[in-house]
Amino acid sequence: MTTLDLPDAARAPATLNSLGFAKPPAETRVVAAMSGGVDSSVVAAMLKREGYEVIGVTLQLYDHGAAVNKPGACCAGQDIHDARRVADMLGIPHYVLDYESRFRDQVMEDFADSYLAGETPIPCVKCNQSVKFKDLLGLARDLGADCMATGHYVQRLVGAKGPELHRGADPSRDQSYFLFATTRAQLDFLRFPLGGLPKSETRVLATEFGLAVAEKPDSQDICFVPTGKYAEVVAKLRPGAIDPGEIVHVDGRVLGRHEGVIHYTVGQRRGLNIAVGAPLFVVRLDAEAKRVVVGPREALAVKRMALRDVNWIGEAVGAEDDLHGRRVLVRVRSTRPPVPGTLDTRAGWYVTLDDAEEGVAPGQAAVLYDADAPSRVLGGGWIGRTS
RNA sequence: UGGGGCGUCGCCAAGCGGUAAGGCAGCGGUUUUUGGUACCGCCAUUCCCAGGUUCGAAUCCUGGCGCCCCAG
Repeated sequence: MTTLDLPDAARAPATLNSLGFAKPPAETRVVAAMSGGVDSSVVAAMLKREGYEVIGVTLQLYDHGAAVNKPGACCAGQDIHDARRVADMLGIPHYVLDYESRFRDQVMEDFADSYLAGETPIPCVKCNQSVKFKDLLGLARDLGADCMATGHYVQRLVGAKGPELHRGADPSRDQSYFLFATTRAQLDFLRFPLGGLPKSETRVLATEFGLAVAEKPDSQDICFVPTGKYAEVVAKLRPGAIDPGEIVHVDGRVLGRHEGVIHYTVGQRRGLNIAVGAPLFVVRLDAEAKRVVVGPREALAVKRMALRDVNWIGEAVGAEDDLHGRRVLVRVRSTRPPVPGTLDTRAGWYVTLDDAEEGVAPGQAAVLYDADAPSRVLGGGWIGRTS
């Protein structure tokens, strides 16, 4: 095979480009998911600087008016303008897509139902899982892109058997917890240019690039809950569905009343309004009986949990049976270090932790990491019953 | 209305003549795209009321008021 008769520009380089394609950046089309924040703006700028054909896409996810005043949110109002400004400055095409109805159907509705069922949802994961990595990613393919890049702090490392999802290089910024539901097919197409950067680097880059958003605060809280009072959003989405009930101690005593199970989550301490000498925590929510069950801190210990809708992106296995007894590292919260545990897949998915964790709420995610390569995400599932 | 006990922050509670601990609750803040946790800060010029003793009282005295228990 020879390339001698081809013009230089069309010849594939001997090595892969930074996004893993065997062609020059100029011939690699990449869709940059731009939220309007610092991270994704830096991604777009980095890729542009490297010479890629970058197309910026920003999603309009929820009502403008309600969120314009909330600094640090993403994907509405001011943020869309910010994304546009960055794109204009970089000289890349930029599209704003109205995904409001999809976002409402696939993220907000689930959010409300989850709370009403006495669980504690993670809308960010649902959003990544549906709107961003299904809808937007599909659109990127339709645009003929070779890949889609986001500003997530996770690493996509190509191993002998294909791409693997790993934690962000800087543990204090790692966002792998929120991406456990990423499928192999999605991972194939995704790129995370910031995953290898240390915490402080992105803002330095943003300043170097002269991005207007360099000083913008990091996003936090749920993006579609502008006031920070998520219960108000649930009430708005499900009027009339919120019932008061009893607050009961694990020992059976009725200690008080509450204005709806949606106001609580397992592990919560504040807001109970009950003074017995020692602090009380929410141990369990019983939506059916409209009860909030509380108890001492010790009652929070959870060692075993059922997982549903498990996503497995570890090495291919013949059947779930092959994973039974597998030692893994488990993270039950984005801000906790993964802890050792064992999979039980004899009848459905379960994981048993070596040492109990506190505040493990149904509806949250248990993300699984490789015990032998702790940075690697093997997948995870939604937490069901715990004990 | 005979005897005994008690009345200190929303709840529990230290204090026993030297100028109001602490816990819980609450409020505010910090905290890596979720909830939560954790952490930090605030939270009785006043001790049921009124007099009195004392240099000085929540602490002693007197009188009220209010609870609780026993006896009726």
